Amino acid sequence: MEGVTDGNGVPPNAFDKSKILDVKPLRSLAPVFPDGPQGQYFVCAPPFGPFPSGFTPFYPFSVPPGFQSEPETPTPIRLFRTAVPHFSATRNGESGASMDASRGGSGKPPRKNRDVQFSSGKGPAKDFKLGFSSTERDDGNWEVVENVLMRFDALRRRFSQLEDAKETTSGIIRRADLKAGNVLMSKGIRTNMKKRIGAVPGIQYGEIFFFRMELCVVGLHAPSMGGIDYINVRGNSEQETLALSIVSSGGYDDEAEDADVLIYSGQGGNAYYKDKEAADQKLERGNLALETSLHRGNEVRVVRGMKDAVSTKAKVYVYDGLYKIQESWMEKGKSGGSMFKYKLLRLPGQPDVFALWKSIEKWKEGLSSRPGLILPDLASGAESMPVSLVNEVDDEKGPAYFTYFPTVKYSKSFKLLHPSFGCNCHSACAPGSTNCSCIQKNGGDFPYTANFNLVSRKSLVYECGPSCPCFPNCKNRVSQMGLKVRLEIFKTRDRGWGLRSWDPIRAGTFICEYAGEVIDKINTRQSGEDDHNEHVFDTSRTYQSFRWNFEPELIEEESPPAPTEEFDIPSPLIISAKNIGNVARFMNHSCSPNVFWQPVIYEHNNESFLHIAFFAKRHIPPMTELTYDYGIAPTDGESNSTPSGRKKCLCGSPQCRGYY
DNA sequence: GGTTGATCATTACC
DNA sequence: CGGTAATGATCAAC
Repeated sequence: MEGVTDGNGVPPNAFDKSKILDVKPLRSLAPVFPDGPQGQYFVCAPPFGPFPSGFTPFYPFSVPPGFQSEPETPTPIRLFRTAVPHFSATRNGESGASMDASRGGSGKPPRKNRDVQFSSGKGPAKDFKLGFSSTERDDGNWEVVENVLMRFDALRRRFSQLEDAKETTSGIIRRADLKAGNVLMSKGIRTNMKKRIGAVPGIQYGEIFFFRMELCVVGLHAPSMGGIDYINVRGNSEQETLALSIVSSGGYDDEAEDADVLIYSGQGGNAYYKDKEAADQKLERGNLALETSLHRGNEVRVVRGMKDAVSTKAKVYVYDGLYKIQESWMEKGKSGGSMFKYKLLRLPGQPDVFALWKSIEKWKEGLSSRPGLILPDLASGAESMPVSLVNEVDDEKGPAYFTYFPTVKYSKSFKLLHPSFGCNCHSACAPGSTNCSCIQKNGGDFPYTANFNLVSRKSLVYECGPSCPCFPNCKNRVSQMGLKVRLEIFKTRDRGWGLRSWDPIRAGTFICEYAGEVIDKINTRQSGEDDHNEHVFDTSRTYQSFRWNFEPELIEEESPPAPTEEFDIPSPLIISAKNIGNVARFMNHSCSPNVFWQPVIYEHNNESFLHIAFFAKRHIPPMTELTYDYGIAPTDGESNSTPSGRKKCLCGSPQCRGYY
């Protein structure tokens, strides 16, 4: 089964332009949903989708209770369904607006779950709650799913960090993903354990994953390896084996080029093992389940494994929604044995997840195929890759004039911290180099994983700088190495211009720094309030705290506490991107963002300069708007009541504070 | 750079 | 209830 699509197999004429134009609901397609009611650690980028004004975009779960889109299914299945009261209603796609609601049928009743502990407070950052109630483990919702995923990746990054630091290759945590998954599973930090046919509560169409264990802990696909998940259901007389979900990721010679059709190979018969010949597949286990589901007309969840554009070695798993099996047959496989083949058709009314991925591939081949393209590169070559400018919603030809500059500019001698010296390493600084002074300043831990993801939020991250003699390719310079993902500036429906990515983004990925001119706070005040908020970054604003780092108590022999997530900057830093700036000036505010900022410092000419670096809070699907928390402007002593400099927030997330 | 082998975690099944 | 077979991704070693 598993066979994907590196995208090379598509003949050029197979791509229908009208289809490209048809994928309009881009913004709503992979919406990073709003986060929990007060959710501090939930990311989300509410959809700014094409909604009629006045429509509250995000109530995925307030679906008519009686809504039932599928024809009546045979007894055993219906029994199963009744066990899952909140069911996806979006797959029938009543309207365009329902797409954003595509939290995969997540079943969160509109206003329940106030009692979910981990999302209930407003105060300072709370720790993750250790486990879940049995209810939360059985049936999830998107808050729980978010929580589990965030904790999984935090733990995984920490294990990677520990692994990277080991000099020897023995006795190490070889697979941080498996280790992290194992810990969460054994501690009961998981959800949707109850197996179900159809949509899984809290899992959204287009949602992306980077490890099979992630599918496991959120109950999208239980087997840690196998491509077919299934259950046995007791019918009236005999029991039936029914398929639940499949992962198509390239292990078998599947055909997975079409957005709505998938030819999936059955399991078994592979000549994995040394002395084993390729054998004929048997009608058992997963194969039997798919066969039964074909005859029963059951929905099957499909997860497609795609090649990651950023790191070609990695794989991205994309939840592609519900399919039904149309037919099955047997044929000779390449290795000689005969194998089962299943033809799956995608149910109508679901957002075009796979088609969007295909479109993006096209855009990368030739920018002219990008609808609404205004400028191929807004940065005019100033960045390591082009930043396209796109407007698909109205006639505006671009944002107001500014000068593109990729980093922050300090005026004359603006010293923030005491002068410090760089390291003395003469090659590339590595996680294991204990005498690198830059690493020592980080508390002895290398702040990034081998593939450049930030491990933990900290009060300050110390990178090697221009004055360090280490190689320019030293991995402790992540925020200085330019853009890693292909960004696009686009016109939003109601919030001006925004920023999003063509590439899927892993949690912890560096996105960009906040470029602009460092300014003196007093001068800003004098220049009038209009300058507030408009392309200005200000560390002195009040920011919602949230938990992102790993939980030390989940790691054996982890003595030191996880790094603090409260930033500590000696004096306020204000950066204006009004006249000079980079892509960061287009990032909009959200009360439940998918990006956060992190102070980073490195040394240059014996002075340390502070930079504001943005990192992904969660995995972000392609074309999802990138947002961060603008914070709340401090109320000035003199003028009370209506806070000066505050703006009405249009982020639309359930826990929107109303202003920022 | 492609191939091969060993390992890994989970669950169904015996 | 306890053991194990089956499964695929990953990395190391070739």
